[in-house]
Amino acid sequence: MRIASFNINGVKARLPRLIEWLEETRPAVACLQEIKSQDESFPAAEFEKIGYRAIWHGQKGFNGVAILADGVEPVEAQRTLPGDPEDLHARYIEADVNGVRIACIYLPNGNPQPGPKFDYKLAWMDRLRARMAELWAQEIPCAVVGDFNVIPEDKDVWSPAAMASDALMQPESRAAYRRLLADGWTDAIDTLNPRGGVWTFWDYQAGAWPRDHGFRIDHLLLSPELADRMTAAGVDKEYRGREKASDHAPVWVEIGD
DNA sequence: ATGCCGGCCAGAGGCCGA
Repeated sequence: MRIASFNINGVKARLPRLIEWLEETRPAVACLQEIKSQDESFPAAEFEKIGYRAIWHGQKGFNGVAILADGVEPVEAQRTLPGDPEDLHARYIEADVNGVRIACIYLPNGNPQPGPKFDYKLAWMDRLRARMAELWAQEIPCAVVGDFNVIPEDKDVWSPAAMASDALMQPESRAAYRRLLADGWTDAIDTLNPRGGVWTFWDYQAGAWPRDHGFRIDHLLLSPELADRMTAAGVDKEYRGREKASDHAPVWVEIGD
């Protein structure tokens, strides 16, 4: 089965591109971030027309996440990240699909740093680690995927110097991400591309796409049960160059039977 | 560069992102 993640940057504005990608690559599970849609205006019927069932957690204007599954209804397990009842951002949803637990996350950006938004990011990462420890303890096949808004290492960015003051690559952000890996989770794309140089995001501004000025912030973290079955992982880079594209490209991992 | 681009809501232009 193919598990994919795509920060879509507006599900309504991107719908033709999204339908195109689903039909062309046909992932078993597609996790979306930044749907920028309220729950009542999520275009579920458009996905059902091409055989995908969905669950989603939206809000007005920004954020928002969804899980699409090919031919089956995702069984919702959680629609918020535990640990802070005052956090109302739509950034987390979790479901079972064909016996695999899927968590779809949109981790806070954290800019500008330092400041309250950066503090929120780091607190969110602590809460995520706690939730992932709960999932780990269940010993189920599990994938935690999405826009982590963390550039894990210098090899994951076109220019470490240009991004040095950005929240995405601060030592605290990286340390929090590294703790997830130290807990035993497998970064699918990094494992199969250990030399780096793989990007998942290119800014709309300053000619970042034509200059290939990108970085890797969309990640697929696998429990041991899935990591052992991983056969391939990659980035659908070409979609970043199409008309009305998101600023992210889809990422995916292939899991064998 | 406190911007650049672009979506959202709203119905102009500010908020948000990375």
